[in-house]
Amino acid sequence: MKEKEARLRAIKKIIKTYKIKSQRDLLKHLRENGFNVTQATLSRDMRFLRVNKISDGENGYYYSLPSLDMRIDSEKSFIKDIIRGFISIDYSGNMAIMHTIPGHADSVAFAIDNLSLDEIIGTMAGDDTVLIILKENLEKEEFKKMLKEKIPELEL
Amino acid sequence: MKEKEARLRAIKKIIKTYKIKSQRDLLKHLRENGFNVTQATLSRDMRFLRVNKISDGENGYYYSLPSLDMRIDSEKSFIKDIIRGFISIDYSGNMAIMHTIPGHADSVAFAIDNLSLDEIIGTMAGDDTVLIILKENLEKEEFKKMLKEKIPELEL
DNA sequence: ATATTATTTGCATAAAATTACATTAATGGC
DNA sequence: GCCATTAATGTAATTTTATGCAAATAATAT
Repeated sequence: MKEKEARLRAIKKIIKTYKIKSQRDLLKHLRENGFNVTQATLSRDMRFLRVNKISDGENGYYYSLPSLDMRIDSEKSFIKDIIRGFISIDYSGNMAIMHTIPGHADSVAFAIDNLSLDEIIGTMAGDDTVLIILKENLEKEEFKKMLKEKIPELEL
Repeated sequence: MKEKEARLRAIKKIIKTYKIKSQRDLLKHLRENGFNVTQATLSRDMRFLRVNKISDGENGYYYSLPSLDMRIDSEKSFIKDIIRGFISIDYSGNMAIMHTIPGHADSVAFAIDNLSLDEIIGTMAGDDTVLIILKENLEKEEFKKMLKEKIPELEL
């Protein structure tokens, strides 16, 4: 069924276009576009899309799609740690070996752990090297792609 | 009344520290810290602080204070400039005297100008002091309130 | 001080959002 | 096709959040 898919696309567009402040609001817009669902479904859609509710800077709130530069704070700081320490990365089998500036392996490994990427099973840190164990059967290209999306600042 | 102020400070701290996912949650933390209010008050506090409700990237949501990077870009960078230079502020008549770290008065004054706050008529910068001329009849408390809302990071 | 005005809060309730449960639609074997 | 399994949705109940209004409290003026 592609009804849901179409609806999600419509929702994203509506949210980007208007300042939607309640699901009831959104419902109205959807109806105008020919989508007929209940508010309960919207609640589920919103969660599915990870839509945020953010202050308009005055007295109201509106829905907003998560964007890359709005990454949640904790994640942002982990990413910063990684960028700070990162030098290079190499691969062997289902492992990635990340080279860091001396003494940074630990903070980098900690940060990687805390990103809770499910492509990664675990990490081990030396002084300037972090060993990253990848999920079995994960293509290294796939991993690189994910990493690049997550931290585009890295020179992979 | 400083009860509210203290509570708001506590709320900010709690929200920064834990992943609070409902006002009931927050209420519990507040009680533990000796604040006794009702959920209705929290609802108002949240709005006052412009707290956002953000997806945790999985299936949940939690509260998050508006951060610098969620402000519109130009304003963001001006605000950063102010925060970078700011030391303290004092008042005399319809003037505010902002003390900055040496050499920063200029960039701070420039930033203040560019925020186009209509509470401010004009600024003058020395080396480590910015003179801010306030709109006539503007209460200093009102000004502080505005400033605090605009740049909560400042210790006014 | 006392009066006046504005702010803050609780209570009760309304509005908004989520969820348990049941039902229906889609999907993948066979 | 038919059956089994999973996903999607509606309905109704529940939970969470917001708000109108009155009482309490603080701030300001006289």
